[in-house]
Amino acid sequence: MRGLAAVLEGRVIRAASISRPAMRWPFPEGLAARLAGASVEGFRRRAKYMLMRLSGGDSVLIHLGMSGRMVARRVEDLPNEPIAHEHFAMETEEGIRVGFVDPRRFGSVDLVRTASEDQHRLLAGLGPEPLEEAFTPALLSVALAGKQTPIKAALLDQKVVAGLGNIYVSEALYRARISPRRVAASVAGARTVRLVPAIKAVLEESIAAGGSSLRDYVHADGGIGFFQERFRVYDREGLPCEACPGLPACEGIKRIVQSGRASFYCPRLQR
DNA sequence: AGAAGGCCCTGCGTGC
DNA sequence: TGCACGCAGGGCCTTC
Repeated sequence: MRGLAAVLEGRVIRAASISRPAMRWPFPEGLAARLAGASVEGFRRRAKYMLMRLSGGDSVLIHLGMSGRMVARRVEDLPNEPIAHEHFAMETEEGIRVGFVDPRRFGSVDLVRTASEDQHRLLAGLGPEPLEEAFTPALLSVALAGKQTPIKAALLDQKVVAGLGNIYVSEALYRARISPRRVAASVAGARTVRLVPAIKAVLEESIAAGGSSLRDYVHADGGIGFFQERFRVYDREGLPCEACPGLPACEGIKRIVQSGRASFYCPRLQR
């Protein structure tokens, strides 16, 4: 979002185009018309959604899904053939084209009135932002109370806490020394006191590193993130756990599947 | 009512 | 080299 803001903030959209009827859902009625001639006033993020505020009182709501990327290029540098999987694009008066490229089409785009952004159906039920001060161990304890699902699934639930994905849940649980299999309700007291700072640290470090680029994720300028080089458990099955070096009881990082998604952890360290 | 699984879609790596 | 299969930064919707 920051890369996008650097390219678009303060600019006027000359035209927008839609090249297919829908991504996850149909594109909203009048999207291109609402964009044409509008200036981009600013950006905001809520959970994994980006909100691009336009003059005229509308915001464009964007979710990248699994494989989505926003690609900014100068119009004069564009190839002759159409860009594969570019479903939506806008051009500024300066001749910058920003396209939404998403092979899997799990991403989504919608329009919402800026004044009531948080009432949008996709945003209304979201839990607290983990990087805000109000996200405390006490708050997380309340959200987890009574939940019989594994803590891994609870943290992926955007109603419990907003914005954590599969990578960062594994990484945060490792740092907090909590097993992904532990029943969510039993994560309270000292465990939430460890978990909340672990979540914040993982997110802050990843943002500072430019995010995690596994295959699709790149910045608007095409640059990649480097947090994948700092993963301690994610995608490290069979590798030694850095926290218990040489301990015979530690068999290294294990991979399990929970609600259809891979979890990585050290069974000795995480309880 | 809460939890688990299916499903949307394309691309890539692996193993036969 | 070719093909089938499994898996991938997500989340809504249906079913149990």
